[in-house]
Amino acid sequence: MTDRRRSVAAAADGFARAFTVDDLIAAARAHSPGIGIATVYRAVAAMEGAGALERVGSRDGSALYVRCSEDEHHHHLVCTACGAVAHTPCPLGTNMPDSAHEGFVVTSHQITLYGLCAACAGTGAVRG
Amino acid sequence: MTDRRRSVAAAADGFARAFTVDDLIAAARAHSPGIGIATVYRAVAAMEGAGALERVGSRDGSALYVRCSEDEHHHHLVCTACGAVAHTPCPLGTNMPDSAHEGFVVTSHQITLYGLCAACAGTGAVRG
DNA sequence: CCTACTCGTGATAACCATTCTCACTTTGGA
DNA sequence: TCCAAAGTGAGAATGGTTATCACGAGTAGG
Ligand SMILES: [Mn+2]
Ligand SMILES: [Mn+2]
Ligand SMILES: [Zn+2]
Ligand SMILES: [Zn+2]
Repeated sequence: MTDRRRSVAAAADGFARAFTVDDLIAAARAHSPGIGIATVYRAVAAMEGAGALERVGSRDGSALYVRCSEDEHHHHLVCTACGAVAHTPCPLGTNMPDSAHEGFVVTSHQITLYGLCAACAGTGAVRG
Repeated sequence: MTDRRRSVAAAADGFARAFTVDDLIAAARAHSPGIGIATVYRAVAAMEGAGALERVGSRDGSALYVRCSEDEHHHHLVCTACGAVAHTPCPLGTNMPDSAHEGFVVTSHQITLYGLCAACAGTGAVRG
């Protein structure tokens, strides 16, 4: 684990909402002023591979990510108005990975729920 | 509905597997030789908006689509080896759209299952 | 017939998020 | 300390997708 990687991870920890790589670059530069974008992209790829980061869609052509613990298998709920994120248990229940459906052996799945968080549900706010 | 749009829809119908826009362009040109890529991209956007096409990930930086009926709410199972697609009922069951989770009002969700189809599960095949 | 307006089309240029290149530095173990 | 492997960063390149724009087909009204 290098100094740069630590900065990116710390920057990711700082977000309570979904963020783009650009957001992450800006945040990482607070602690590592000279960090290059290639390095951040590489850190993102590594973290995504390790389950520390998860893609939850895109906004204006840029990927949106969510900081995620590497613990239990679970999924995410993203507020389409403010980007707020909630971690929610896997709704598949008994139909877990490696089970069979329609003749397929299911090895993985991608689930993201979208909606409005409590704060945004109150106002008529809409974003992106 | 124009002639071009019909060609793209017909081309999409011809795929039993997930396909890229490039695949679609090639297929559409079988019946509409001069069709331009912009037209196909526009048709894809229209079909996606209408629920006739659904994005199921990407391969090598290109979006992967699946032809889909506009009927019941359901999701897809994609073979990571050959791209074969199966349509499968929504696993959320009672937790349908517009319900609440973690304080969120859930308005939509994105679910895709990945695995190996019966044919590919037999061989040791792996792709992309 | 005209005119005006809308919409789809397609060749092409532009965009721009992401990846690659390459020379250099850092890391961590022996 | 030494070294091979991995990481870094400025900049160039990539390439899927989108924006432009001139054109033609349809349509409604007169
Ligand atoms: Mn999480
Ligand atoms: Mn379907
Ligand atoms: Zn799950
Ligand atoms: Zn569903």
